[in-house]
Amino acid sequence: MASLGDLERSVMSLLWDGGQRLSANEVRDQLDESLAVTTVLTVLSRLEKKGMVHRERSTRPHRYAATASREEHTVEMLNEVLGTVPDREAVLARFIGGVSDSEATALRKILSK
Amino acid sequence: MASLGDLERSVMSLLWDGGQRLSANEVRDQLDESLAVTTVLTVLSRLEKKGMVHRERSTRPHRYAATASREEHTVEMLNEVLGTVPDREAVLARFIGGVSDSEATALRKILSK
DNA sequence: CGGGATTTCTACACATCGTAGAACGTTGGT
DNA sequence: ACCAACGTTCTACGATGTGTAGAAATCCCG
Repeated sequence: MASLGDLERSVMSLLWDGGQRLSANEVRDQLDESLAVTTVLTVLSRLEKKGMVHRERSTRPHRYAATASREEHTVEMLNEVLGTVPDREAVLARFIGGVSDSEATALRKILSK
Repeated sequence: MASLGDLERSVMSLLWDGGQRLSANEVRDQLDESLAVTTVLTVLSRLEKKGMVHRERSTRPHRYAATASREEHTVEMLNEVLGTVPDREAVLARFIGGVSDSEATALRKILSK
């Protein structure tokens, strides 16, 4: 459902990193890429329809912000992927078997809390 | 890269679960859905191009098998998703914070090995 | 009220996917 | 050796998603 194209992803990245409430023009300027503002507006509208950005319609240049943090969204993606298999745990076991030692240590710590 | 459509996913599911080396006809029969065999063949060819199935060209009805297990493939997907973010661990921390108690226990056990 | 800024509408090209007919290749049986 | 049945490849079409942006409508400051 929430799969993104390249430009969509760039825009989300900006909203995620850069903080908050950008206008279409600001997005265009920060992506630079010499895009037409209408292009950016189209993309923002599509992202809004996908529920990934919130649009502030009250202000005059409308302002846009991500509805979920990058981490929240990514976790959702992970769960979506895991939802395609019959045995979550089998996949997780294999996944964890492949992580680096340092990451494994970090995971242990998180789980021990 | 390896995103699948609905029919493609059904076919992969069959190859993953059902075990091994099915012919196009067998795939069609087991999916039933009254599909044309050519449809199944098209899908299998596309899956081959994506590197997800291996085709045995020596036998007369060609036979198809998944190149990776469902778990292997899904782990690849997980890593692909995690590759889109700058901070894997932040995402994993959040992910683990949201799993069920029983799953957390299972993960602890896997990590302690 | 007029004109620049902003947003919405419409549109097109391109890729992917489900779908399958038409054409082509292969092979066993007579 | 030939044909008929079966299997594979080629080609194609409609639907959907995405990048791209012009044209048209809307809005607000001065």
